[in-house]
Amino acid sequence: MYRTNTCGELRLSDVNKTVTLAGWVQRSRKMGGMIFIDLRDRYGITQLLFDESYDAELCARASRLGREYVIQVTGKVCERSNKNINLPTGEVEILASQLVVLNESKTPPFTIDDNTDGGDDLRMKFRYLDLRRNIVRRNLYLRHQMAFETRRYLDSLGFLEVETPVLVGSTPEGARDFVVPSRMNPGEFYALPQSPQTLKQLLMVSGFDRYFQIVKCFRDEDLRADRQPEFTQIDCEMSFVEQDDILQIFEGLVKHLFKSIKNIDFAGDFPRMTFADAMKYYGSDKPDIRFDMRFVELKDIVKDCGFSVLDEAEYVGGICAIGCAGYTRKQIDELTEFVKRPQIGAKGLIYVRCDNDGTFKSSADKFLSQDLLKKIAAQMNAKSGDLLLILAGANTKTRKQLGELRLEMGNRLGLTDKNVFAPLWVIDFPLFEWDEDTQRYYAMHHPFTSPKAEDVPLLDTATGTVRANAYDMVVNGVELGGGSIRIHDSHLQHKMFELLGFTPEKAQAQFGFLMNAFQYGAPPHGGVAFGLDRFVSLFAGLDSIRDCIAFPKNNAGRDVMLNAPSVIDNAQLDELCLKVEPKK
RNA sequence: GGUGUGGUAGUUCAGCUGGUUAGAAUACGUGCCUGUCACGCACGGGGUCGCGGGUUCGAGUCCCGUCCAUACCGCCA
Repeated sequence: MYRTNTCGELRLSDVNKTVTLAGWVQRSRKMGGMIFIDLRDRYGITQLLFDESYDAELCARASRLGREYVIQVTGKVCERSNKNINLPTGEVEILASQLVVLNESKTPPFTIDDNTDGGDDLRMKFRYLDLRRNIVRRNLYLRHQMAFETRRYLDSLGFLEVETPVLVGSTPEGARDFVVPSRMNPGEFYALPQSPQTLKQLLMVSGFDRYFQIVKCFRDEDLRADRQPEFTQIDCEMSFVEQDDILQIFEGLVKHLFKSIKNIDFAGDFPRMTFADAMKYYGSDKPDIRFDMRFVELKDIVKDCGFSVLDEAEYVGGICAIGCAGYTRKQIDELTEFVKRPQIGAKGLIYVRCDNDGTFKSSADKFLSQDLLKKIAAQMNAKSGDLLLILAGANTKTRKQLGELRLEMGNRLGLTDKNVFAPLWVIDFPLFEWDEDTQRYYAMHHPFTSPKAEDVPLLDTATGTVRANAYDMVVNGVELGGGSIRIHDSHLQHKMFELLGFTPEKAQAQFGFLMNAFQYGAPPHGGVAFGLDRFVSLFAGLDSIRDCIAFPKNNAGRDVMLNAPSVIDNAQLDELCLKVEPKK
């Protein structure tokens, strides 16, 4: 053994013991006749003392140690004369009597420190050094804890973790597939799973009843701060359950994680909000309900006011920013610029200031009388001192814009505390989504999602209004997970494919294995999948899921440390019967 | 594919309205220092101002193009 103790465990009670520690040189402070060295491992930091009057030759060798050298030191645990209350080991130090340099180190390109001087790009290139820092290591520890507690909870309820293959077949619906050429089947390709969706359904047909898997999934789409091309899901499926059973059990998982990791209790059940209400009041299917500021519809009140922007709008709605009537012209201009950014795309912003003398001042005073403004304020429950922000335009688009504005105001007003958690279920999603470009319906969730029984008669007549047995877990405006009750009836599944524009032949070719399986006694089943990366990020208060992934990809999907992806040898291409042509 | 922001010392950044030899902090090196813990003090080395082109007597600075990074939109069943 290289060590008797870690760098995080020695205390006053260990004084006079002779110990051997091994770790990295965090920092050395040379005081002339003595040298202090902070020795670091993943457990903590222990101060080493090299004293010239004790061993001059050893002290001289210690003076040559550089940052991040790996050393082994034997010495006696001593009580410090000057203690450091900021360090758990700060009451003791090791008076070194032996020093072995296990490995030298080049000077790292950035400091291995909580407040590192390294930028993101550099830290990714030298990720193995970045991972030595407390902050990043803590995130990975948290991730381990959450995965561990997930397994503990699900195991206690009889869930079985079953591995499913990573080399599977391509499916055209949904995200773009990552694809892997098959050497033994020239010209043919595997795809990496976007999720083990169909496989876990087959496990239900096999009678596994309660399945889960903490599993990598792959989607070849553009990245974001909260999206990586490979990411980890807590993937779950159950048989003989209805929507309510799933919500109960997995609300239990979420609560278990909050309790066991963050010691947070939630009184009662999580709120449940229909998709329709989420869109109506928050303009989003993942509302942040840490703060209220719900939309108020104003179309009826402002109709025929003579202001064409309002008169011609399909939708007029507003939010009430409490206590913001004092906003300056500059602040309001900023908000106007915010909604007019191309990413948001509003044409403009109407504001109404509710002044303390009971009068109103708006950006559309020419058209809106004091009387009308009073009605608007009453409808929006506004009080003197509040600021009303109103958008008008096409229905869905304007709600989304107002939703963005609401989040911006929530941030500005400090209503989005990262230590406050507001979970809810969003339920009753539409089964289909109409796509203008291809002029057809797409499954909003996936093609195996079951319609609500009472909406089945509408499948042919009012396809777009059919609601699904689908649900999302949302916390603080982040979609943490989602799932559905699946179709287990092959006739209904055929119908679904028909509505999605699949020919029977195409459906058979893509999903024949599933529909065949359904002919041999498929139990009613459903499930859910949580994004582990987002879950960990939420708990750690991170801005990006990259910070809880050991070796993440950059914005362009590159691993800058491995320099992947990269070109491969012609010999490899030949073996795969592949020919690469330059991109046009 | 689009919009915004950025690219200057190992690193993080400053560098105004174009004008002398491009600065700071930190890191690194050398020396001094026996109670430091972001130790301190002194000295030192360190730059293709992302790349290419243009305007100009003169470009880190202005213009065009391009590459890289990043946030967002599209996309992500």
